Amino acid sequence: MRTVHEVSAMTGVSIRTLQYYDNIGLLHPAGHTESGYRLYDDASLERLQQILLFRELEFPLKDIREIIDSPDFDRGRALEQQIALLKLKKEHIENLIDLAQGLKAMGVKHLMDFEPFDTSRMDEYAAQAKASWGKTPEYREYEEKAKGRTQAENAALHNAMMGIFAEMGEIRHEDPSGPQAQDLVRKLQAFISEHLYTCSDDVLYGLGLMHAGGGDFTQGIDRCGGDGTAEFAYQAIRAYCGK
Amino acid sequence: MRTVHEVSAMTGVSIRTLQYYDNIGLLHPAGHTESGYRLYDDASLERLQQILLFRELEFPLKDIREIIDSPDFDRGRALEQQIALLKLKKEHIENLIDLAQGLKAMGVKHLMDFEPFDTSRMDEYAAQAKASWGKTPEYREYEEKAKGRTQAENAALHNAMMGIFAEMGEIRHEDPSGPQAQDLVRKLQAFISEHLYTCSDDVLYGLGLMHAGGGDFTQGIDRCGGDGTAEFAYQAIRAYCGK
DNA sequence: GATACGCCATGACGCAGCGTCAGAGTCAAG
DNA sequence: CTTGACTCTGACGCTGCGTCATGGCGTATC
Repeated sequence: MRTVHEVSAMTGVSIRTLQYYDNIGLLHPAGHTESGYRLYDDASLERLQQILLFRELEFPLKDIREIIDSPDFDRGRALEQQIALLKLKKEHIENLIDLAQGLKAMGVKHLMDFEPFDTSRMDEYAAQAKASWGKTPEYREYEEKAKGRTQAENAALHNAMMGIFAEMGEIRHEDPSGPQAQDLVRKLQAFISEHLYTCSDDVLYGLGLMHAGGGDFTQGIDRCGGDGTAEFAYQAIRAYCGK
Repeated sequence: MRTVHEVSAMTGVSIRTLQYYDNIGLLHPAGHTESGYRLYDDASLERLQQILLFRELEFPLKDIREIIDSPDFDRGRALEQQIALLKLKKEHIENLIDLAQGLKAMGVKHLMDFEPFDTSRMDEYAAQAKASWGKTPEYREYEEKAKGRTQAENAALHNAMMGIFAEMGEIRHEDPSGPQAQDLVRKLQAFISEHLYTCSDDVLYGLGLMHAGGGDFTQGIDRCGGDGTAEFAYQAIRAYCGK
């Protein structure tokens, strides 16, 4: 039988946390002294281990209680769900990193008094995009979202996308259907979906076509990642979409 | 001048949030009607855009206020810090995913009534490790942490590590100093550091030597990722450590 | 026996970033 | 005048504890 102090020292869990877990019914001590001190035995310690394991995996404490208390709980499914959730989080964070790097790259000083960065070329892009995929629902969605942002933000997004293309440029002499390139395509799709418009595989493929079309898009991208990047991106996207 | 409702519709921010931002002094409306309704003008809308931009990057609201209110604030540094923080989070989540997959792979049913999974081999491992790097501080740290875990947890960790080696096995015919392999080495180091013991480059290199040594380690890893995986891992680690 | 010091207990408040009522005032339309 | 949509403020809830505040034990020292 161990006191809170001992258990805390053994497991690294704070005393307050042990008290809290007792309060919310997650982990009751095995017994109490006459004066009400909590006492833990091996069984409760084992339970604590389980709790800490699932807690590390960022399960909410409520769920942990369910998982541990019901022996016929489908832990496999719970784990899979949690893995899926963690993967989502990871992708989200990756997008944020790209966005932040796009922001940083464009020189943060001009974030408020924005004016450089060749907005004219962005307009060309927009015009070309309009011509290419006209009034698709995705384009309307894009316009919707874009008008809710400042110039600076749109530029940052654009910049971040170019950052992804730059990453592609770095590996443009490797296999476009290789895992690295495919990973970047996934990243691109996730980024667009999160910040610009819903980017289905079809839409993505359309983008790929546009990139390789030889127009300003192609040039803009090659200027970013080096000659041949646009073509490489198209090939990678094509492979990604299974075409 | 727009009402809360309009601003909310335009930006997707909830009315409650606008009220909250007013309360904490993050975003005051430009003015009020006689009856006290909040009214926002273009300037306040622009400020809101800024807020949302930084909020998306997971800056705390307090920091956002500082960043926006002090024009001489070093946004570049703030962004870099945030990027570093996000990268840390990402790495942490990657580790969790590996851990969870390790858990799932070992068959979660045996998580509580643990017994299979050839514990004997794990003991061999431990013995060999003891012989190889004896009483280094890292090994003591490992023992410290290990005795605070259940058998099931340790097995899950072991399994997760094997998962990383399995990933290496998949690319064992490519370049060990290529970015993919290097990424996996980074992942391995991060995983070990987080779950087992502080894994400096030197320690990592020691591990690499051990892996390629031809003993049970080599066999265990090759069994996991296919013949040659251990050697490949050693080469990748060697390149990673710049040796 | 009194005191001092350390460990333990409960209970309340605080944190971030809002969501969600509750109760009440406002505004334009019917 | 009433209805219904919109707004206000204030208070509580959520997660997972950290951090007091206040007070009861336990043991060693004076």
